[in-house]
Amino acid sequence: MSNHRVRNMEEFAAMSGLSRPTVSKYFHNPESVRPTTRKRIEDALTKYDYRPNVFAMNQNRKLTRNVGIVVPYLADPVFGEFARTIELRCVAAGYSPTVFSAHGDADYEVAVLESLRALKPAGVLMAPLGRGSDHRAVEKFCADVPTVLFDSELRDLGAAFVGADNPQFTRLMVDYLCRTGPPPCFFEMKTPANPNAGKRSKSYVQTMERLGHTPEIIQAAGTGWGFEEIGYKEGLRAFEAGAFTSDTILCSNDRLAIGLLTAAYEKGLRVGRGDDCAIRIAGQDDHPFSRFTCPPLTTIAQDFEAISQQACELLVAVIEGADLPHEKRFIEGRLVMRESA
Amino acid sequence: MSNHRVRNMEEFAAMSGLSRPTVSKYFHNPESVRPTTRKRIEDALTKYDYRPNVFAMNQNRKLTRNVGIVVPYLADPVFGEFARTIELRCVAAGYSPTVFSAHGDADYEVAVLESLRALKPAGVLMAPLGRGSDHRAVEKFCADVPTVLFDSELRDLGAAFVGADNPQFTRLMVDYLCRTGPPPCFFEMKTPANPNAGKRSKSYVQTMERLGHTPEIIQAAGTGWGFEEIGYKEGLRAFEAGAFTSDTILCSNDRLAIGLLTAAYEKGLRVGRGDDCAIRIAGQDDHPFSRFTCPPLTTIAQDFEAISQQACELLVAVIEGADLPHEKRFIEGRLVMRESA
DNA sequence: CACAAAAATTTACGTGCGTAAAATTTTATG
DNA sequence: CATAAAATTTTACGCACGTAAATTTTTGTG
Repeated sequence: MSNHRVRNMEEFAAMSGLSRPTVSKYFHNPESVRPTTRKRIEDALTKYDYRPNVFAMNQNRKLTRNVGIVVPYLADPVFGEFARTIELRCVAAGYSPTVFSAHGDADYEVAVLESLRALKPAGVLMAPLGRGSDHRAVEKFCADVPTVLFDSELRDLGAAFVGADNPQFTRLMVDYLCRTGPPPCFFEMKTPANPNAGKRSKSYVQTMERLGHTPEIIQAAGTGWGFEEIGYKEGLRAFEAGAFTSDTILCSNDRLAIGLLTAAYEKGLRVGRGDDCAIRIAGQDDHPFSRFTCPPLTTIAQDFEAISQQACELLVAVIEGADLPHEKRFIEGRLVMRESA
Repeated sequence: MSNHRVRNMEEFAAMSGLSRPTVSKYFHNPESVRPTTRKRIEDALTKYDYRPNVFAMNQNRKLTRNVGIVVPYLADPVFGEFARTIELRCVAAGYSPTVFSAHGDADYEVAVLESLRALKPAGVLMAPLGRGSDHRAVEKFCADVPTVLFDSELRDLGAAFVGADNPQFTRLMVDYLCRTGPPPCFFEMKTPANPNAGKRSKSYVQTMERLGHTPEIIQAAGTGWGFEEIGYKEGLRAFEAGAFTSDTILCSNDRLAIGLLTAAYEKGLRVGRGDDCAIRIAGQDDHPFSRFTCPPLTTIAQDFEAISQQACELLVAVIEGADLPHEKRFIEGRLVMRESA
């Protein structure tokens, strides 16, 4: 390593015995220069450890390699997991991802999109807040920046959508629950933040009717992102009021189920599928912690890897100019049988 | 809103009847121009909604307003919560934060620091991986960029450190447990990723000896960031081997405790402080989900807000040129009594 | 080995803004 | 109201790189 510090691409090019534009071309795509040229640059690189200035690079580039990853709430492990897997995939695809959280707030979500726009991103992978989102702002953003939505649909916004096959999730679980015990009632939020909830609820009704059972829905009051708290408080209230019409309760999602499990525990209700158990509780999503609830939660596993992979794949296709029609991909879930149901 | 699109600061300045540098000064600090000038700019702003180009801005600026937030593993809710609270504080302080995760990998952590360096950050708030971190790389980074470490100490690296007062955490809990039942044994990882674990373990021994009890430590094998899994598997093994020397088990952290609770449940051991309970389990950290375990976990609450606030405060001070000596702030925890102990 | 086509490289100019120093305007003082 | 001091604005230059078009080099063909 030489002690002479290389200040810019001009100097670095001089050290490699090339012109600056050639070096610039190399950094844009190392394959695009002749092997002999490439070797000279890479030799110089080990000697002077020069790095192009990110700001100057992006200033004039038509298309940056920046990719934005936007999630509604980063402290929610489900979105932490999405952010993690998507970020790694973007890096693998040669992009520079940046993670943003809307912190559960619609205004903040719009602000995130604004600051994202300033980064001239090649594309964006976004899980919108859902109903709370400013549809017009998102629509406007999608018109300017190639955007693939995931997890939560927002009309037909964006170049594509990848998310869970919610009807299949619920169908799978209702089928399983009916096959192994009493038909479930359905526990959900009255005003869910996320449109997935509605699809699950609808699928519950349809599946129950198909199987010749009467659907029963219990709705929990409350808003915000503290789903466990809502599941706990409203679950407690429902237990006390005898509102659950079945000993088997299917929750709209795992976080609600986690709260409900706590309520059941407090009420002394033994949860599980054994003869000594009073009720069965099931969730949906395979939240990273549902494996460690007491009892471990039976749920439908989101295929995080598949959703992340396909979302990235679609985004790269759109970025690279593929002119696909608006496509929606629904990824099937897998039944994860644990002790709770 | 005019239909004429303003392309750059030059044009925008012309529309406001000012020179570009004056406008530039305004964007750097709106207070720094005369009120009449300011009004002219802000009037033009509502008419043309122009925004300076971020890349061109940062290219020549001596000091950007960028701040990096680095956490070891974003899918861990504890760090999700840290990232969330710190990000909001940075925004409030007028900075542009960007969140990075090391994904539990030391090489990735170094890579994050490298790409962070390219952003010319005014400062960085970093929770290092811990033992796994490349100390030399972090040290080098801290020498170049004002950095405040949080959560996990790394020698005396960085301009300052803010984190939990680990000895106080454990002391508080051991005192409580001894006061209310049999003295606890201590359940920890054999090779913890994080130096906090060592301090807690040491404090456990000291406090037990002070109270005239014999400390007993049970160590769980396993590495990586799947603490719950380790707590569960090794906890199960320990229950089966009768390795726990007390009916009261204090875990090094909540995630371990969550796994241990699952193991206890599987073993049919009733956890809690009632007469009908076989064992007591306590954790440390007040993990966002420890409120919803079965039974809810008694723990020591990290003061996320205080740590975030003080870390940001220190960073801003350092950025603004305060030449403080290396300072460490240890934030006390609060006993959160729930049903598990 | 000549020569056209293809690929790689260089020339020349553009990008949008920061900032020190110079010029101008405003404010304070008598 | 004159004048010096202070505050503000403008002039002039620089930053680090992208990229289209022109030039050179390499490759393929007979």
